[in-house]
Amino acid sequence: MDSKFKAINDPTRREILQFLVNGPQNAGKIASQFDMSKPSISHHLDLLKQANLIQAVKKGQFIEYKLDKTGFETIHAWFQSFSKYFEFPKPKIRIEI
Amino acid sequence: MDSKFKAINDPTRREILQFLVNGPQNAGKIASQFDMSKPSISHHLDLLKQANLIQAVKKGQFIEYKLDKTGFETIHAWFQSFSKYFEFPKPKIRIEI
DNA sequence: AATTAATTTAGACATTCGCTTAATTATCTA
DNA sequence: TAGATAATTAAGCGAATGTCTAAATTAATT
Repeated sequence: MDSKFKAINDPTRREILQFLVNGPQNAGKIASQFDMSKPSISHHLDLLKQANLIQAVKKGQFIEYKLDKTGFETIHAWFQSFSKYFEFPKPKIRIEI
Repeated sequence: MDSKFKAINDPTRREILQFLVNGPQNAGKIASQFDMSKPSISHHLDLLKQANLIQAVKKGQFIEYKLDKTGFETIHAWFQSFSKYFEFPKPKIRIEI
């Protein structure tokens, strides 16, 4: 639990997550998006992985990272525990007539 | 934005938020829930306030704190930006027949 | 087998964080 | 107005965090 909140606390890690919304990418491609050394990005990826916010799949000499639903769901559930107090805006739905 | 993720990163601050789900409380009552000095709690309350996750209302010599929807909505919106990638479990609804 | 490429691990350093005690400000009450 | 209560601000300290460079690991290429 702690690891997930810790993971999303850092702006670089949040950017990594949003970058991965467009689909899986290998570590090098991710690192190239940031003005930061590869080892630093590698460390960020490790923390995100520990938090189950991303998954790593080895593909030859590359390592592909993608978003992992399980970590997101845990945080989402925490959030829902506040819905007793106030409703969050719900996505609009449309019913065909 | 940073301030909100920072605020919910700490376990004590998350406990404070959940304590306030039961309704507004003054700083002393909040502090008495924790095995920690009052100045520390005061500092935590300050960070939560900066993040717009709680509001402070002065009532005489007491200061009452309550949850603030605006901060929660901001984080919730960030979360929704990942719904392109995967759906989060939705609350069940019941339609009367 | 040696070389190159992708990535992580290790070690070091400055900054931030969370905690404590002591001092300060504001309010209530006798 | 003096004294007590509620809460914050200030100062200081050890632990955790984020970054870097250099070294190590792993896999593909020649």
